[in-house]
Amino acid sequence: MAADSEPRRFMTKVARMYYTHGIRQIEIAANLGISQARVSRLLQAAEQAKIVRTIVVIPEGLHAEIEEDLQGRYGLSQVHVVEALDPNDEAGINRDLGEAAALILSAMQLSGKTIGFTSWSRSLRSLVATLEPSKKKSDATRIVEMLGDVGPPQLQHDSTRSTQRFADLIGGTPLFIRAPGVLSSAEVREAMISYDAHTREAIAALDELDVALVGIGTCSIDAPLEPGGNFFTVEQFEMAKSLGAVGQINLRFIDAEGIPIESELDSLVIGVTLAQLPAKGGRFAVAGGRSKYEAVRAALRGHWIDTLITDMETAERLLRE
Amino acid sequence: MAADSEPRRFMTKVARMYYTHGIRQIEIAANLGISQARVSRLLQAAEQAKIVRTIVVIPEGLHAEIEEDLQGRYGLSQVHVVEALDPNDEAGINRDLGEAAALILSAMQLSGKTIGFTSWSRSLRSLVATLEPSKKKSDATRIVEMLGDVGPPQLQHDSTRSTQRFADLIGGTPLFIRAPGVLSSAEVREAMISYDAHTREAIAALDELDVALVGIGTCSIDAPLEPGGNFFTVEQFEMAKSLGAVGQINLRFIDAEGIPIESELDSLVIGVTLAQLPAKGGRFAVAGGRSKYEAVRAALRGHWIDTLITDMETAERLLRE
DNA sequence: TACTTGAGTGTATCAAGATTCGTCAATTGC
DNA sequence: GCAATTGACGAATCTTGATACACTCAAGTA
Repeated sequence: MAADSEPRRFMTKVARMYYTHGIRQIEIAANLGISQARVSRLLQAAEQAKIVRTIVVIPEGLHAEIEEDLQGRYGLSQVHVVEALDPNDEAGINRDLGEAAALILSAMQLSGKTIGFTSWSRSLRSLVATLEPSKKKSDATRIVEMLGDVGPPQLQHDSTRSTQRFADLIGGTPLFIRAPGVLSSAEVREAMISYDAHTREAIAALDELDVALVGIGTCSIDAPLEPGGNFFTVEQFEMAKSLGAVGQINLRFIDAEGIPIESELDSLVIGVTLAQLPAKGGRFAVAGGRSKYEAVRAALRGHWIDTLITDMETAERLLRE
Repeated sequence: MAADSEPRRFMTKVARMYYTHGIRQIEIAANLGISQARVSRLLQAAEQAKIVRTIVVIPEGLHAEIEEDLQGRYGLSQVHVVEALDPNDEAGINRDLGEAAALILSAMQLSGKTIGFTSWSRSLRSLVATLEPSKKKSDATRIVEMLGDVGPPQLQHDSTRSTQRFADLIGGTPLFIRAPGVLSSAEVREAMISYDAHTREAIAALDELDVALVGIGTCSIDAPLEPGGNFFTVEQFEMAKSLGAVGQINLRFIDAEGIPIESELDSLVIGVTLAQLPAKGGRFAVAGGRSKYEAVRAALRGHWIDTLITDMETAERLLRE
């Protein structure tokens, strides 16, 4: 019985022999009448095909003390702190944060909820990358983009895919905002919204959010984004700063105390407003790294966040300063 | 308290570097100023401490055809078939079945439910071994033992631990039956039940089962069990067989068509009755291997099961015969 | 104080698994 | 119908990770 027709079945079989039963590759090879090399390749393929998953669980309450302190200090309902391998490697931090967030999300009951998602956030993007598919599908579960497209076309494509994939994994329906995130004028903004039925539907859903995975950003233009086009210009960022902005939550600017900074910039953005964020327990932020510290602190002070997933260094600074 | 979390933190860090970031052990060692050997050992420890988990997912619908056929034939709501590595190795089959069941259970919504558990079942025991802890704790979730102690004292200890651990992993409260599973007379049985408050509570909960993980057994005394004491004697099994029994569900005998065999044996058992099994959708059986074939078929024919997790060979026989 | 014990670590070595390379068969293109 | 290409495979080889052994250090014990 050498050639099992179905390759996936064969991979599963080998994977189970290797991982579950702990049989050595050579023995598996001998047992199935194939070479050790092939067993090795099959195992790689199984991993590739996500038949085999290795996850590193973040033990509960590993940083219990600091997490509790943060909860108390900022009135948060949940805090998760992950150890950053290298505090300077922001990409690495985002990956770790995303992974942690994936574990937390997968333990949550999201079925039937309306979930706001921020597809341009790098940490949320890596969340999607590590999320495991859930079996429970529910059409009532809605994944709503909370901001229109930002950045260059390539990034927009990634964003769409990210939202789609997130919806697939959670088992819900995605609602896209098919419009730029930042327009040149309030009039164009209105026109864009009325233009597309999908977008209108998504915008409407923003009033009914149960959970929001917000993006916290600085008042500058980070790497993959570009000024102008469907994003704020350098001048607009400068203007926000001159009004006291130290960061933004889905492009809504806040000052160091977390107080919203109202300006005409607000009327240029197609996306969730701070007032639309879910009332309590559903405001998630996955953000860390040195550059975002000011913004995160402001978001916490304004109580725009009640579940924070961040790195050790940021957590410590949030307690110290 | 911080004393014991320190090594765990280090293990987690190393595990993340290795598995999530894919860094080689030597590089990790160089990075952290330790030897490669220590990295290797830390990773082993992390695996031991369940910080690292590797699971082999059963791809959905790998055996779609046979599963659907079985569903249709016996009116089952769910069927999962796993490939047995060696049809003769019943211990191995049980491990595989348990692993599969763990994956299926973890995808289910069990919070707040009353779940009947059969702690002496080997496949359910291995289910517990591979189940991943769920984050959602709920005191409303109850794990009820569906049968008193059977077998030698050593086995009883394992059973208790198994139930306890299952409850921990699911995030619920365990209700134990602290009494023998089989008594010498109906009078002694009554006395045992009235004796212990915990046991009474568990027995009462058996009327409110939402989900039952039943054990399907043969009409003989399998390896770890011993006749007499708190288990049926050889004579009692013979008597059941002479009445037409081909198997039993939690020690309630059924004939080849699945029809319950009523006898005075019923009044000797402290455990769930067939009538107490949840109405629909909640009757799980994890059973396979050649020896149990007759019993499984009988249980299916009597519609005592609506979700079956079994091995390929049993599945095929169930369709053929 | 001196001795014993045991856990934890690094070095050197060995085994296990990944990779390279040549072969062969199936498929594609001309 | 015949190269050419692609992909799968196994044997040999190389790399990576596991382990045996020796050493250190701390804590207990005579």
